[in-house]
Amino acid sequence: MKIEKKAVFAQEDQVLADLAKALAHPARIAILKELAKRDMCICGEIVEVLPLAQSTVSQHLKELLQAGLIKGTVDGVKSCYCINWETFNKISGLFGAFFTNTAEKSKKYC
Amino acid sequence: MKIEKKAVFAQEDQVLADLAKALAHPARIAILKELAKRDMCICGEIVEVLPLAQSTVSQHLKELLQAGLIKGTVDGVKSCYCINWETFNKISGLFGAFFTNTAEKSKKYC
DNA sequence: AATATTTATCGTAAAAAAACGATAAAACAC
DNA sequence: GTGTTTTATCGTTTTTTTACGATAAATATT
Repeated sequence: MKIEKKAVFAQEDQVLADLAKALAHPARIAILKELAKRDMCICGEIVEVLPLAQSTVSQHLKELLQAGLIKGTVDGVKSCYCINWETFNKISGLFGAFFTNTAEKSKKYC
Repeated sequence: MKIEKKAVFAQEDQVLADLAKALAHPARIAILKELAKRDMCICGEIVEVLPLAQSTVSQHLKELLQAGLIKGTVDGVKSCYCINWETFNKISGLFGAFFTNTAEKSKKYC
């Protein structure tokens, strides 16, 4: 690209786009589902469930961390991850608001 | 990447990730909001609202089309776009289901 | 018919994302 | 202390995304 234009957009649109990007890979969707299913912090087993190399999974976990969707703690040699429900629910709300606001504003003439 | 791994994941996760990707750019969020706000098909004016070149906007519109979020018709020289409510609401439902299912499954021990 | 307008597409360049192996750092086991 | 396990990070490669200008195709305008 000739110059990065993302910063030019409305803050609100940027936030939503960044959250969507965090969900925009099947590995990250799968990680979130796995964390929710097991219902507790998982140490290590995430790598075994996914068809990816350890370093790649670590990368995806980092992205989910940065988006605030999960949190991680260190337990000895191991790293334990679980869903960060506080921000997860907030994000869920932002998406819900986007969809319902967008739909409500329209009288659907199309 | 050494080899593309996305096809390996569950179909369901792939679908959700693809939808998220369609929303993963502020320009596309802005386009959707604009279309909803004006409440009718827009011919051309989308380019004027966005801080991007005409060809770039056209590209983003194409991606939203392919994701099924909008639909476009030709009216003479002009192209008219509006939100495709049928799939928009379906997508909204898929996201809602993902968030609520993920949250419900957990007893939140973390 | 000649010119202007509108939008999609092509070609290209730069940036970001995805993937891996190798390695480093930390804690554990012996 | 030496070796093992676990995970994060670094370096690198390939692919995808973002962005633009130029051009093409189609319709309007004069």
